[in-house]
Amino acid sequence: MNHWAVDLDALELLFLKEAFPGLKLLSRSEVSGFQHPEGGVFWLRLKAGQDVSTCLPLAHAAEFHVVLLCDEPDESVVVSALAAGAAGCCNSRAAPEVLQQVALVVGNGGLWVGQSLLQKLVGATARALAQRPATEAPASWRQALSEREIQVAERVAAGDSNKEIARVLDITERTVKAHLSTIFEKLGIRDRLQLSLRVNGL
Amino acid sequence: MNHWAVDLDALELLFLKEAFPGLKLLSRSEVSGFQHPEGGVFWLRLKAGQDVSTCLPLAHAAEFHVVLLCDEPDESVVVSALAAGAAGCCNSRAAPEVLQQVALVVGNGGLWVGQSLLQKLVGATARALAQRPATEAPASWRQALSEREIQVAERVAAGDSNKEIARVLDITERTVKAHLSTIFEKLGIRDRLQLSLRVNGL
DNA sequence: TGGATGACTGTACTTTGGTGCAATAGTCAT
DNA sequence: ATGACTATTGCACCAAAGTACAGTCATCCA
Repeated sequence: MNHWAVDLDALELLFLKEAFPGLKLLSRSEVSGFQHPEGGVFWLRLKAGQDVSTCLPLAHAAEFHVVLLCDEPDESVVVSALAAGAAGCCNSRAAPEVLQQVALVVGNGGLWVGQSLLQKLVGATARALAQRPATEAPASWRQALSEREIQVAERVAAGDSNKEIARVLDITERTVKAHLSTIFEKLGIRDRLQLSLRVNGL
Repeated sequence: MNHWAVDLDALELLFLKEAFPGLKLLSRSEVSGFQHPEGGVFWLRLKAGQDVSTCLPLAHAAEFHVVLLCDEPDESVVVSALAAGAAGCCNSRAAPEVLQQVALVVGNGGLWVGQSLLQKLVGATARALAQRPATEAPASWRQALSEREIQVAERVAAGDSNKEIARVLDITERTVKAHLSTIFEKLGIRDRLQLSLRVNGL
């Protein structure tokens, strides 16, 4: 596997050279028309505040993979980097072993992102999946409540007043209040707005 | 790095043994109280249709990492696996080289997911980021309100009481009420719960 | 048969939410 | 300077929300 460092300064080169003894240097201007029979990995620096798009439209031949080195790889940067065609994005002060790991994954055509970001992505997706099946997921608050209490809770969450709820459920306003009191206690909340947030998955 | 195959049958063992010559075997029942001074990686099989939760509440000591081998690792399975504490999830017919890659990442405390899934996660997040430029989208209700009113509206939407809002904004409860009254009129709603629904996009 | 639970209601009460009217003060544009 | 808008607050008032205590029915379970 060939590795090229593109416009990196001494600090990043240190670890990179340690990780890949055969590392070659390249200036940004040379990249555009660059050719090599075997392909390999370009290691690019993304400076703080720099836009991803300014450094990605390089080296789009399939046999070259681009890895960005960022100082603070946050979610949006990495996501847009990968969306723009990069194969990976990692911390610019990553240790040589990590860099080798990245190269291994990227070299096989994979994508690489750091574990903290991966956890964020997974977490975000997990949350999205948890919220979606609102119809079939017991949603936790449901199983704590009785049938009638669920009906009341849903109306409250929709913004109805006690009077309205009493009317549509054909019970006294007093009874609505009674149900609500037990709901609040069961769920450990204090008023209808908190209930609304809970029911609506916030 | 130690590796244990938990309840795997011949087919999966083949590649796994090739990847890790020192592989040891373990039955599922032995896992619960299992101890080892060095820790290592458990390779578990998740059969089609089997629920993730049934095989994850194992081996929660920090020095043990669990990798699930699935036949068809789709998005929801992998996400819930990782959410349940697994360190990775890959195809049960993965090649030895891939397994070694996984072990490397997982052994260092990272998470590992296949590239196709990673692409999905990244894609989904990219789409989410693109669709919800929450910072610049006026969200319709925002542009109708003054700066101060927006602050109040957001706190109400989060479930705060007038008293609490007054405290954090360092104004009188009366003033909070005043802001709310104008908010209600501007947005054509009648109370804080409806405001909450509006602000939270429901 | 007794006990637990849930649905339902009443009276009385406190707290919170929300409005009307009025006033002071700052900013900004005409 | 004058008017429009916003932020702020006070006082009074009403309505809605929520609590405390008590009671009736019905069902289900040991």
